[in-house]
Amino acid sequence: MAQALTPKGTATRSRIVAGAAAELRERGVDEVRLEDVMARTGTSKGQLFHYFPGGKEELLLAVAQHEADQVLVDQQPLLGELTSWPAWQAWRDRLIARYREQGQHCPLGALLGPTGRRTPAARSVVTGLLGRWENAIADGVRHMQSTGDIAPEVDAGRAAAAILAGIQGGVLLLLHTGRTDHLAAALDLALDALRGGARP
Amino acid sequence: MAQALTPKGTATRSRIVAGAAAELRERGVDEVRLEDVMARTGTSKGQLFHYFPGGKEELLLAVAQHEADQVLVDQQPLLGELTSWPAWQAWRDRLIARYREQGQHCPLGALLGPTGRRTPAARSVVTGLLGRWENAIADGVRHMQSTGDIAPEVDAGRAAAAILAGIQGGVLLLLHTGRTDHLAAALDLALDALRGGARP
DNA sequence: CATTTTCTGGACTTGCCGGTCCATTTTTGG
DNA sequence: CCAAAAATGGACCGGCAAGTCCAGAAAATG
Repeated sequence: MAQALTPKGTATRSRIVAGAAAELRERGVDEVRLEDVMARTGTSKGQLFHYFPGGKEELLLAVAQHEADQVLVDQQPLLGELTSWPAWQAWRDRLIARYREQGQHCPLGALLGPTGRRTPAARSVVTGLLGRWENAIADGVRHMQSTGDIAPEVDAGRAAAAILAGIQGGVLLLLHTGRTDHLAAALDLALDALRGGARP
Repeated sequence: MAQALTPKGTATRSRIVAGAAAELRERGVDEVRLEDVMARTGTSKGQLFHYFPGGKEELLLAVAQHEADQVLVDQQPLLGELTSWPAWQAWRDRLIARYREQGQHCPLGALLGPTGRRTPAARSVVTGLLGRWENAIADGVRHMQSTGDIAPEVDAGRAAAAILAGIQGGVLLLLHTGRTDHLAAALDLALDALRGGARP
């Protein structure tokens, strides 16, 4: 896996990943040909298969891994500091802005959607991302409970699960309608519910 | 579009659609070859292109249309009678059961996911389904407002949008994790929020 | 500076699968 | 019962894109 890689080599490799990611974001998974990646990154087939012996599958997986990390990075540091209602609000706004900016194609489409590769590796990338995401939200809920802003009888895990579902569905609908209405409504409803639950 | 179709013809045509739908549910969009459909339905290429001159695209669209209708039919009559809290609960249970039963592949994957055909026809199938779905939920909310079970200041449209997002996200997560936790949590959170809002 | 490894380019192969074509059989309708 | 239309079967074609191969350039190594 970690072959001897000269600086030039690593540069090319990451150029390929970045280019493939961009291509993927613009055109969607099944519209992207290896040839497109080559054209955009100025590389040859030899190079592609040199750095990704597993071919398209391996390249797609590398891109997905890269983009999955990015999803959470884009939410930081807000996602890690859900310690007050304004902080939650700021995170909410950031999420919506982030997905509005992102085009019509989910870069994780390669894995997330029905088309998603069902290989164990692909699954673990997705479940890993979702798990970390959900945990971060649950941590935020628990912190709010520790400060008394959210009622202690709330199940943090379930709340996080519900919020994550709302986000995923909101993004899915955004991808289809081009509007952020659903994402916003889902987040607002969830946050209102948590807020309201604080005062019995 | 509506060619002369003998009884035998219509039978074959619908056999093809049904078979393709089943194949799609079991194996997912990009794993299904025309050949698979032929094998399952006992038909030949000639027949496929006889009934679907537009080829795979047209067949997929027909299947999607068929399945989209089914999504709402499966929720009836419950979805049309959201007139009391027990009715909402029954609908919630039905939804979860329905999606638990359905395998790992969304029959609408052909359209819903990132892989989704971006043709106008495909978009209209999806947006049509989502729109009708959202409207039905909103109607339910409004009815509950008319009986005083939900506070009048609730925006029925936004509530419906949030609920639909939760459902979609829940199903997406179900497809990935095999668990209905997220779907259940999202629905429960939303319904609790609506219930709670009734008593200021 | 020699030689060994890595990197690069691109021509070529391969297999798959959607789509075409037409000959044959079955059904329709007068 | 006989045209005409519809339905069926399956051989064949063609293109596309993934993947292979190898020869040559550029770096590392000592």
